[in-house]
Amino acid sequence: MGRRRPGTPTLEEVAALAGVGRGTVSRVINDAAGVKESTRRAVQRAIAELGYVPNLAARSLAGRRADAVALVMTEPDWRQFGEPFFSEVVRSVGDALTDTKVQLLLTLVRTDAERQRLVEYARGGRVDGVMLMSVHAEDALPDMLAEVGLPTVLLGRRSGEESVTYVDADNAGGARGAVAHLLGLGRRSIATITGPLDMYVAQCRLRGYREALERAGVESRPAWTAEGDFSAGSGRRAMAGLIERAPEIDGVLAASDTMAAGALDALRAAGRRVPEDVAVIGFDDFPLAQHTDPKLTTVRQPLEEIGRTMVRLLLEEMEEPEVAWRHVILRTELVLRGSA
Amino acid sequence: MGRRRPGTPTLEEVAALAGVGRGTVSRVINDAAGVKESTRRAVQRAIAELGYVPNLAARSLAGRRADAVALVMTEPDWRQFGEPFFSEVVRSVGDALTDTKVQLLLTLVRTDAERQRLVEYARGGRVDGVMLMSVHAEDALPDMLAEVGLPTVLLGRRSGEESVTYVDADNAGGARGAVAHLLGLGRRSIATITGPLDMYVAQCRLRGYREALERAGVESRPAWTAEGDFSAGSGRRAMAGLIERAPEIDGVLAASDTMAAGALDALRAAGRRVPEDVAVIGFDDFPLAQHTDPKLTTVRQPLEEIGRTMVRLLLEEMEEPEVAWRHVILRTELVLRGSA
DNA sequence: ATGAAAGCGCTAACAT
DNA sequence: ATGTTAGCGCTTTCAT
Repeated sequence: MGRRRPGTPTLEEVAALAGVGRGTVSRVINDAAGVKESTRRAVQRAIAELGYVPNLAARSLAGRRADAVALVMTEPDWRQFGEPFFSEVVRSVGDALTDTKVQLLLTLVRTDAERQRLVEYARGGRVDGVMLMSVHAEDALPDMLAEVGLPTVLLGRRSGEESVTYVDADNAGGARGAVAHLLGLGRRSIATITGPLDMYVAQCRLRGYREALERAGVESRPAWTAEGDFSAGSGRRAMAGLIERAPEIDGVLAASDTMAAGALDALRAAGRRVPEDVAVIGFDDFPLAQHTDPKLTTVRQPLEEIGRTMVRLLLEEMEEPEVAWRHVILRTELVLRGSA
Repeated sequence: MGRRRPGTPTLEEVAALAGVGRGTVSRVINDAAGVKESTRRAVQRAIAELGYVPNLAARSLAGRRADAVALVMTEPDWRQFGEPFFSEVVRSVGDALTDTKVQLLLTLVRTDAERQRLVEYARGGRVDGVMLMSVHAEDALPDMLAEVGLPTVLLGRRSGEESVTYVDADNAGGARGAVAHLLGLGRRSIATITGPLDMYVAQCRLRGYREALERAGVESRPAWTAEGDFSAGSGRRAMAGLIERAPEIDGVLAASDTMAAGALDALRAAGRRVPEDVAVIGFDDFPLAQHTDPKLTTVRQPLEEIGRTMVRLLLEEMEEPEVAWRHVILRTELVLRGSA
């Protein structure tokens, strides 16, 4: 409401009450140097007495920053929002900002109208920077933001030639490590359940799977690859299909722990023993793995560090707008938990 | 960034290019009436050519609204954030705002510092109104906001004398209905697993339980009430305790479906058949009940409608700041699914 | 160390 | 129907 809520004191009234000029009050509320201690206290008393709170619109307009950043979820399917993956990222980003005076704003973008609204909001100067989670390959939002000079950081990339600053986990490396582990267990017929292959993250995990087999000189049949969509149901269906057309399979890498859980179901339903007959590893989208089989060996993504890093990169770009875009790729970790 | 991103055109430049006055441009971008169609198009062409986007800070300052509302989660325990309950509310609030030009901002408040930051953000005029989810009884945030005249709507209430506009489910009524149903099944030794009793929602559900028994003239023993914290584990422990001290129990109302699921575990572990020996009903915090026993009969909360109603009340208060605070209590629905 | 003054880009009231 | 003008409340030189 601009509808000037009555009784909202202005900086000018504070100045008058404290018997100083506006500039001095401004310095005090911005912790600027060069104010005599006694004056500072007089001003602070006036502020307290009046219950003064700076008008943020005026402050932004006068040329300072918005002191806010946005964390955007571009996810047409709302179900995803509740996923532990996202709440973990949100939590760690929140933590990373907790000691700053930067307000974190989560926003949700599903439709193009919302996309447009967000761009106008950001370009309108209401946030100093934007972090994007779960960006799909064909999403133009990152470019729309970056092109107008708004500091922008992506979680994950849209392709191998991502042109916007991003933070990603080493998905290919994680997949390689997982497959190497399966090979180390003596498995030779290793299948993979991929994520949706229009997502770069899924491509990377598939690539890592293939590279590990290639490096070890182990065969990889096309029939051993099945595509899922990260959900448990898709994992179950994919695994059922694999069992049918490739009963020889003795190891599986799933691109998400939820799909891995579905795969376990399918395997057990088919009478296979896990991990004796078939060893399964899934990418873990949640550090605590609360929602999945507690015995499932996983490739853990450093979500906590991903959030921290996104914030760091964003704040740096906000300080130094000239700097070129950068990327950070964080190592994953294989967490052995006994089912493989 | 106030750091005046270069190449950000102003309304004035648009006016110059279009060969009109600033006022006319302002009218065009605000869809105000009284602009000749030809001028309007000329202005729109200039806007497109320059890539003009209104400076929101200036707009707010000049006395119009922020065109944004906040949806706040005050939840010290971050685990909660991923709960389907919250994602459902967020989704429905987002839906309710999708056709407006109001930007939805989710924010998270865990610490007092964050509380303070939010108040300054809101008082600073960056949002036109605030919706709060998961407010605990002792939380002063709603008052801090409402006192300064900011339109505020709560999801749930902090106590029986809530002084801020709120939307709530009919928790007592829902509990009464559930217990009446159990009585209808012939159960007479009906226990309840409550939520944390420092939360009003838990008190209401307990009250409903008692009222239903009282109205039916059926006995209610103190030993039949156990307190949980809405989690599955607490439900399991509470049920185990109930079984031990009151083996005669043949019906249970749990204040959340997650606790109900825990109770089912405990009952089965104790060798009780469900629902033959003991019938269980839980309050459902998620319309789809994906995360719990699909056979569990539940008291469903109209989350979709709660979100819609919060938005409606908020927008109304934003229009009509004088209006007194109000409240809406939405009916719950008993969903029979066979375990009771 | 502090006051005065010039905007920041927009809306809205007032002219025309 | 459209142009003109006076602020909105703050930050930031520039004086002093």
